[in-house]
Amino acid sequence: MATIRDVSKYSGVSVATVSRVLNNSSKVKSTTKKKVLQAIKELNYKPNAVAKTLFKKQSYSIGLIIPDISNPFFPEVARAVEDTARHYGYRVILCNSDGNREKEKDYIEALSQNHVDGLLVTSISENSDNFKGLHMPVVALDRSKGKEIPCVYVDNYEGGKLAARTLFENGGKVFAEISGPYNLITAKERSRGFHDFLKKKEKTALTYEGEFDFKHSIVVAGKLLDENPEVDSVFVGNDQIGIALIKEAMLRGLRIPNDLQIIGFDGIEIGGLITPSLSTIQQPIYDLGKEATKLLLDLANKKHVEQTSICMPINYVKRSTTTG
Amino acid sequence: MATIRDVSKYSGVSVATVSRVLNNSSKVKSTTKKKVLQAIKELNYKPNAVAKTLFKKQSYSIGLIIPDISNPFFPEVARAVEDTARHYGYRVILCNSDGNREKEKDYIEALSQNHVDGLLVTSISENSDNFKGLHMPVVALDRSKGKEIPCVYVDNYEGGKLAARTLFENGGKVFAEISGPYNLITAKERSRGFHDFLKKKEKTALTYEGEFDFKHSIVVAGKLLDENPEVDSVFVGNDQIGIALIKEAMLRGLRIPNDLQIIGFDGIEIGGLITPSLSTIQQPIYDLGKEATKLLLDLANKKHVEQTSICMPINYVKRSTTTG
DNA sequence: TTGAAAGCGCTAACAC
DNA sequence: GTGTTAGCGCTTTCAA
Repeated sequence: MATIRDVSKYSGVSVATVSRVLNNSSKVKSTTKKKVLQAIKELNYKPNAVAKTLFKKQSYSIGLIIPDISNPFFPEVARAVEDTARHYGYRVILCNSDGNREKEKDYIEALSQNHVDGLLVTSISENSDNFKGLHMPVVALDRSKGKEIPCVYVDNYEGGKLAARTLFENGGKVFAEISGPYNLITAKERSRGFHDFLKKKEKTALTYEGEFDFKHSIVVAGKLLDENPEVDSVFVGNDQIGIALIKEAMLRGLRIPNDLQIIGFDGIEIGGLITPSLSTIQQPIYDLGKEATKLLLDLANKKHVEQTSICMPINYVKRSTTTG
Repeated sequence: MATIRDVSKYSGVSVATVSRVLNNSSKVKSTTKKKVLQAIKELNYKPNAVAKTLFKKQSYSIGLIIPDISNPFFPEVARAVEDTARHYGYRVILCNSDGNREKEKDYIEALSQNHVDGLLVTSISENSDNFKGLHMPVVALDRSKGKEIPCVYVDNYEGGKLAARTLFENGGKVFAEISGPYNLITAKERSRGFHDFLKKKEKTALTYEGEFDFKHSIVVAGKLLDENPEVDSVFVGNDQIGIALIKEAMLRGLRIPNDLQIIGFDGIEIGGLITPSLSTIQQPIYDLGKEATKLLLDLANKKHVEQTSICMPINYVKRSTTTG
């Protein structure tokens, strides 16, 4: 591989001048510039980004730490993050933490030693000091009401209320919920909003704590249905649980939405493609990733940011698992 | 951030010695080692991986270039790649090429300038010289019968045949296919296998060329159904097309599998969770990613590799869109 | 066992 | 406008 020194020799100028034309950093006589460009071409020279990073302490890369890319919510986020990062000339390093604090810590350490310019995180738990004392900006994604860490999020509490209101207004009589795991603040908030609304209407809801993945959800959904055949309205912590519930309900011959109404959360693409299609509280998933990335890059580049905490809108999407 | 020089001063030894204890590269007296370790701890020193990379020309990172992480096939692959890479101490940089040659080229250039140790690629098209003259190993994933480039793949032709045989033996009378885009060798091969088998049985199949994504598939599926109500057996190029076809078929009141049998390709998780669940030709998606990564890392570390071309098994998974 | 020093490929003062 | 040079933080000969 040719180096800047090779180019310098080949074109008979100093490395400083080569660097100058490479970066357009200061004026270079057009004839020498031409010579340099010619040499670069002939030697097929490519600057070594690692050397540049070492000097500049800027790697043009960010770390994306999510629980699990195979969880359908995250590919859409990851895509948004990568698109946005790429647009600004950054690369993204993908990390699956499985919501494991130790694993997350390992990633952070490795990433930091590699001098990434920032971290985008969907942190599994709130009070972790994995992020203390880092020499780079961190933006949290999909975490309710950020603490010290800048974040881009959605009002999960309102989402839960919205689901409850919808089910209630659709004439629900016996309510139930399969929530996400309570150690996730997002899941907790959705649940709280749901119950708070019902309480105001002097209703209660059976509650099952679930997980945000298919396998586990199948089991919980089956259990809910078997133990409570009288339930007619269910709010689930995310769309994956919703899809599992639909499957189990159909297996048991329930008619949806006549016998059972279901509202999910997230708005992942597949929810609209199954039959019956899943009504849901939709988050702007792509935009969440996009805004988070923008915020992170602004922070990394020490731009002035108005808001280090951005709340994105949610809305109810009526599809076929609800009557209205 | 403390540097190796700080540690050296603090502990009163040379940087060389610090480096030696850091890397266990040669014997260091245990008392001095202790001193160094102590200094490292007190200064909270972390080696700068960028500097190391510059010197060693090894970054412990690989690039993963796929068309689109939001396409449900790829998250499973990406997860496998990241798990495996991580296991060997490597990081992975995620790149979405959208099957665009220029974009792919840009990524390769950037990655190569950042001295990644290798590239894992799902190349959209065969004869691209984007990979010519690279100074790092490349492994292709999910590409039929590799040419010069090492690859990990599946016998798509056999898969197509298997689908045809299954549909035929299930008593299909009027066959059709919604293939993937023909510019993808994988799609082409699946299609070829399907038609070849039918030909032997003196049957033919209507063919629609589709895309490997939901949105487009909905349209094509609807068209197929409307234009050919007599079709009773359809092979689709991947599971996403299959899911779209199920949706459209149910919309039209067709009973599955009585009126219409469908076989997909891939075996993505969601296929088993919808109702009716999608019968499919399953690839070992996770293992594909895992083996490809292992192969790439072996290549990157100049280990002896027996096979630079690995064919993984496929199998038919009967679910609810077929009778047998 | 240990240290001095060169150098990985680049940028940015600083001098001319 | 352009060149010289001192690093960025690390590893690795080579000597001692």
